[in-house]
Amino acid sequence: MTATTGSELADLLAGPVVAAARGLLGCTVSANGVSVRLTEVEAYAGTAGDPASHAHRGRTPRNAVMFGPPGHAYVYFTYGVHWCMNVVTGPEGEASAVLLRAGEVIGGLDIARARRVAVRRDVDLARGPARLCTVLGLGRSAYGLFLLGDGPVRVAPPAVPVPAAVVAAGPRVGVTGAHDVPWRFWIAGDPTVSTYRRHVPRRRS
DNA sequence: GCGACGATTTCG
DNA sequence: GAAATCGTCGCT
Repeated sequence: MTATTGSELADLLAGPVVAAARGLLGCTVSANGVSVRLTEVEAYAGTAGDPASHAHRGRTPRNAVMFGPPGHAYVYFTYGVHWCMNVVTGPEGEASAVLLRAGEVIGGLDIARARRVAVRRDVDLARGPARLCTVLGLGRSAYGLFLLGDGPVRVAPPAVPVPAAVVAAGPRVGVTGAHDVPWRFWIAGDPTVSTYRRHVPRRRS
């Protein structure tokens, strides 16, 4: 299930979200002078009975783009601090999407480091969904952009396909429920994959 | 209109 | 372990 052309990638994203997620591993995301090879992603099934999805309770202004056609960016702001990015998948109305959790910087390394000055090791530059958006310079302005064309943010098929044998799966990170659903996918052994953290609810003082 | 909380990161 | 920090969404 690896796309080798843009057309195949478009078809993959139009299909079931789990296959789309696995197919996005190894793909290159390029924006604002930096390119990242995806090493970790998570699938969210939208309105199809996935309580962890931002679209689970139906359409709202924030998640509206997820209800549209596949191949567009769903970017959201969280914790008052961070931006994270998804690729919308599946048919219109389903609202499924794949969260881009981590990657390896393969282009524009100097720019990426300038955006995360405190980072010492290159493998930590995009090791986490908000970190990935930071090195790519993504924020509100990326919301809804089409990712498979000639726009400012692009997703392209892998230069070297990722063998199915090296793809690992497990529970999604930080989600409140659905801990039994193994919809987090990563490239086994890759040092740029983020560490697993269980969701911990915050308490008010 | 109000308030609890979040698909996180960083520091102590 | 806990703070930072604010947009979003359901409703106490």
